Amino acid sequence: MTLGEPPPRSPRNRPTMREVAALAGVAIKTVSRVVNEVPTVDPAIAARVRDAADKLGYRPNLTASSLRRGDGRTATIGMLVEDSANPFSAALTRTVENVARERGVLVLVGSLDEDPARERELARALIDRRVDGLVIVPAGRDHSYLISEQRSGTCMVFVDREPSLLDADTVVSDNRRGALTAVNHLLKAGHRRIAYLGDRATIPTAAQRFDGYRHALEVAHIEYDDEIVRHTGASEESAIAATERLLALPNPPTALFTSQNFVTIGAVRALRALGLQDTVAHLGFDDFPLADLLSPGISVIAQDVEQLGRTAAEMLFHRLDGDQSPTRTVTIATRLIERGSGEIASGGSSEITSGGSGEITSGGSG
Amino acid sequence: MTLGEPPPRSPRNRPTMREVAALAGVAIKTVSRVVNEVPTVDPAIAARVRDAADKLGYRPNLTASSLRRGDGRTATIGMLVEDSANPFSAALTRTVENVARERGVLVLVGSLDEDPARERELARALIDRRVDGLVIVPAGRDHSYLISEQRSGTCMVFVDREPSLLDADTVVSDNRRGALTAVNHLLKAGHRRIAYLGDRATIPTAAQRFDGYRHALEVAHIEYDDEIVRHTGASEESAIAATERLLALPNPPTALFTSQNFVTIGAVRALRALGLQDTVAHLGFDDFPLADLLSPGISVIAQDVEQLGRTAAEMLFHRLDGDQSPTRTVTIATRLIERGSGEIASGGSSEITSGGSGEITSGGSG
DNA sequence: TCCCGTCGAGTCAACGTTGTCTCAGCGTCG
DNA sequence: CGACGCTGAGACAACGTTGACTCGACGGGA
Repeated sequence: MTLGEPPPRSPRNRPTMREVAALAGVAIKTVSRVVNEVPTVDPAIAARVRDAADKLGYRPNLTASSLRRGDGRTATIGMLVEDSANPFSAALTRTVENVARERGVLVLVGSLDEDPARERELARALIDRRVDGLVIVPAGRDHSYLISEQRSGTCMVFVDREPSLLDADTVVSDNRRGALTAVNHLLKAGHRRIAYLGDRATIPTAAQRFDGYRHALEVAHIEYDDEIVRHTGASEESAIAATERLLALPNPPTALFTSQNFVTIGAVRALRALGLQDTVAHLGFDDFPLADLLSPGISVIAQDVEQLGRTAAEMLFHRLDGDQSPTRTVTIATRLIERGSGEIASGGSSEITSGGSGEITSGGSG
Repeated sequence: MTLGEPPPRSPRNRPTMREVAALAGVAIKTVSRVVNEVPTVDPAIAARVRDAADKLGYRPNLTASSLRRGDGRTATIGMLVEDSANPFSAALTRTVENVARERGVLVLVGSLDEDPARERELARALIDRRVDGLVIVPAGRDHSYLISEQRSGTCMVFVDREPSLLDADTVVSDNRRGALTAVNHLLKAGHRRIAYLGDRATIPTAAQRFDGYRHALEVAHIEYDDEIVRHTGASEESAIAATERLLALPNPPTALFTSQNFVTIGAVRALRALGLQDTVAHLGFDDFPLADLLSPGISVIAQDVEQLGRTAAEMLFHRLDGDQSPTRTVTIATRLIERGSGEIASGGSSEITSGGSGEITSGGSG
């Protein structure tokens, strides 16, 4: 087996400061000064250096720079989300990206798919690249593996779900109060038999929303009924099946509260398949595109994703700027958006409001 | 003005190989070998080193490593999309991320918002961080600024739109054929007056789709009528306005072909506002979530986003593996998905198909 | 027994950049 | 007219790591 020449793989012959310096006839350090816009360089020399740099197509090497620099900053942050393709994660990422861009910082994105192992793996991969900070929508329930990173000076902010076994800044939606508002809204429309459909109860946000549901019933002196509560996973299919089974009960619910996006959409599909979309009231947690275009429009408790993302990013950058204050948890209010499905009165008589999207703020605390 | 102590900003006191080496009582190089799993290390020593590393919470510094290493790889690629929050970009990003993950590569994401200046700026920012390669959904019409980067060994693949003034690998949807299929489908339902609503004609994909529209009419011997063609921007608002104006014409179209996502949704809104959603046929380019839940369901020409992303990522990694073959342009087929709105017959009589989503492949070439 | 090959660990320099220090030149002031 | 301060440029080392090389120990064959 003759070994051919090693694959010619491009030699990565990128010009360096050394070459720019040689061409401009100055010392490397002078090129460094020009590149970093240090003002104590003779304008004529600076111009010569810039010409040389342009001629060679020189681009500074930020990895080398960050290695040498005192602060070791890479002007890069890491963002771990559930799935960068889903609307919630995508919107969150975009908001963080916007804040980061104002500071010349880029964002490394990773999707966790609810896998705690992947969370650890990707967090490590980001840390190995020496990101300046992390924004994490966690998948796992044990973040102690980040303690040493935190001590080593990596800033991190958790979003949407609180960290466990770790003290870190956090930004969450007011899930409990949002769910409470949702159920109260259905109660106000006269419903007494309100089903709960949500994600697995092990997921903290799902648990909090479920808690809000139970609390609302309790306050209204309605007995909790296990039979109309389903913790399906976050998939349309299981939500469809669960909804169908619920509505086939001898004593079916007259209203549904679905506490997660895909569950909401599954329920919508099931209701339509059964022709019950104008009979059974339905309120979902989390807004989704085109919810207003369906008929009836789907009433939801909307999270303020923009606010979540912006707050998280700003907290992170404050820390990077040296903020040493104790960690905080910021709770972002949710908003009830009435679109029709949540205003169907008990008894099945449709009682759709004016059609606008009346918006009622609920929850929220510093 | 007394200068207080400089902000305490965490000293970034991350343990290095030096400290691990000291604790394990070996040379730095040995630590390097253990970290890189070089097999010629005595297992007992390797274990001691790993213990020391764990004890200190040591994590290798990939930026330093990539600086020193021969290939200079950072195990990071850059991805520039239109807007990481929109479903097309998000799905594309996710697919690329998946392929990258198989190789331990992370993805830096940037949104361009159709701004060519931002494209250049972010491309440079990525290159300055020495990403191994770039996946670009370009916003600009002049990519000559990347020629020198290409020569310096940065691999790049364009997606969705072809590069200009630059020779690079490209993956695109078969926009022209997709549009042709769309219009033919409307013609088959008996329409002779088919309006075109699309993004600005300066955007290459929009131009190609418009071209397909014109070509289909030409083949069908239908005279082109400027009056029912609108190049609105990619915003719902302008699409709504344009649709309303179209349908208020003395001789309004009986069918709409909308060649972009937001335009499609704008048209849907306008048709519903006018109560014409079951009268005027409507076919959109680009699928969107819940299109099947509307009534009527919105028929679309769907792009195979997964295939676009996967192909682009694989081409990029092939290049990174040393592929030196001439650049290629791969065209991905689109698919007609019938959901009702596109099957409304001319004359306004609704003629909705069985409800399933019949899917017909169109276009496609190597 | 001696030489040489092998194997495993260590030394040294370098990747591209920047912080620190030095130094030449020049203008100014006593 | 000389000392001194200031300004702007260069020399040098170092960031954390790895490639190339060195070196000592050990084992086997002559």
